[in-house]
Amino acid sequence: MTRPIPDIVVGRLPIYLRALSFLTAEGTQVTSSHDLGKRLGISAAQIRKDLSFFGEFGKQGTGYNVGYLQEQISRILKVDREWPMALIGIGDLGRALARYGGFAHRGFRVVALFDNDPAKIGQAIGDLKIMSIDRLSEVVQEQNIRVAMLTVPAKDAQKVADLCVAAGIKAILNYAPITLKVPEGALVQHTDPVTHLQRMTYYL
Amino acid sequence: MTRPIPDIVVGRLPIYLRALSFLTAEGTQVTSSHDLGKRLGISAAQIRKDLSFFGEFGKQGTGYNVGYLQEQISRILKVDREWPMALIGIGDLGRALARYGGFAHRGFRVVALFDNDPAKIGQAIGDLKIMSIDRLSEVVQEQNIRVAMLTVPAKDAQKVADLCVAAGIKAILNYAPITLKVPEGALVQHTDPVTHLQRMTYYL
DNA sequence: TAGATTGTTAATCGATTAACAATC
DNA sequence: TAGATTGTTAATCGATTAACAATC
Repeated sequence: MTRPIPDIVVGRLPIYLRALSFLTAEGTQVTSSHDLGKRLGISAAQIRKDLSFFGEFGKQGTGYNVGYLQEQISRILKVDREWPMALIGIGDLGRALARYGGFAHRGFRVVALFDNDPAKIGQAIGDLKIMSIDRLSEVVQEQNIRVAMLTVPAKDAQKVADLCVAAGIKAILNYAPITLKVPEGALVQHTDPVTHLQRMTYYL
Repeated sequence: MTRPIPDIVVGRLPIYLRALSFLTAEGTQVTSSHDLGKRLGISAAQIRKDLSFFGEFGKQGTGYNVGYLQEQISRILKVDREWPMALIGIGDLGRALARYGGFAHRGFRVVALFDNDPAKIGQAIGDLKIMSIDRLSEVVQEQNIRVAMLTVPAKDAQKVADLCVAAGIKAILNYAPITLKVPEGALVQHTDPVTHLQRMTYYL
């Protein structure tokens, strides 16, 4: 049996992956734990330790091949494929995410838009039409969707999250400023600009 | 001399504050470390320990007065005031943040919009006009702005962050998918939907 | 009073770092 | 070879939890 990997280690892998994409874009082919650490503000020892949970990806004396390490971390995080996502709540933020170019090549694609406002249903954003939230379960099953982003008002967020879980969604990225409860086996990540801002004002 | 407060503790205060706002909205007047912990998925002991870094806010046998604790945490985080913010990069996401209603009453307000696209400069969003990034330093000083949100393309983000710091910005919330370097004394928080999503796909 | 809950201490647990043999 | 860097171990550091006296 393999050791369980600490969540905090898994949480750093996307950061490493992002830095590796940057290096690839720059044309850099080789890096080291020291170089990566300096770029990310993380110790070299920690990067090596984190990677060692998953295997041996470097060469003594040389460092890491950027493309290879990128492939390996992509595989570990299961983003060596494209996860179809549902986007629920098509307000300003939902629209922005529907058009966001940053999902491509990082493992994700928005494939279905939902709202509960009859005035919005049927409208198109790019090549997707906004659907009624009533069709969530049907569409999630048809398209085998496991991931959803929630950009609904805070007061509706828990109810919509429950609908998602019932429909078979396993991972929710929540933009509403509220902590969601989901059953064992489902995952939530919260993203709230204000909590990030408040974490900084303490130090000002 | 007071003990320094661990960053990780400061980072949880905004979560507590958000839960307290929720309770206030619900009309709940009293809570306990157990109740808060259950809502947030955090142990009661940890909540009590975290709060104890800052003072004594509860009553044995009773728990915490929601309004009082909310006031105290707001004060600790310095969000018992309104921080004026600059928003730089008025694409889809920038527009959505410019219109976002969630800053009000949580300590922040967008007061200035910047872009470098001549076609956008002069356009209004709500009651704010988009200004040239060339005016950043001038406006930041005039309005005593210390906080900025960056919604610019990744390739420009570091350059714009440097401009911000030079202009006197002390806290940056970065939406570009890149790790920014800022000098000692300035703060950055990163927010990237893809890193959150990638952290979940590992477990799927 | 009896029950509940705080604030705090000490023990436990887990994460980070320093150091180094292995080796490219 | 000499210099550099990995992967890993052990030591250190820090965070979380359990437990409980104090007390509302």
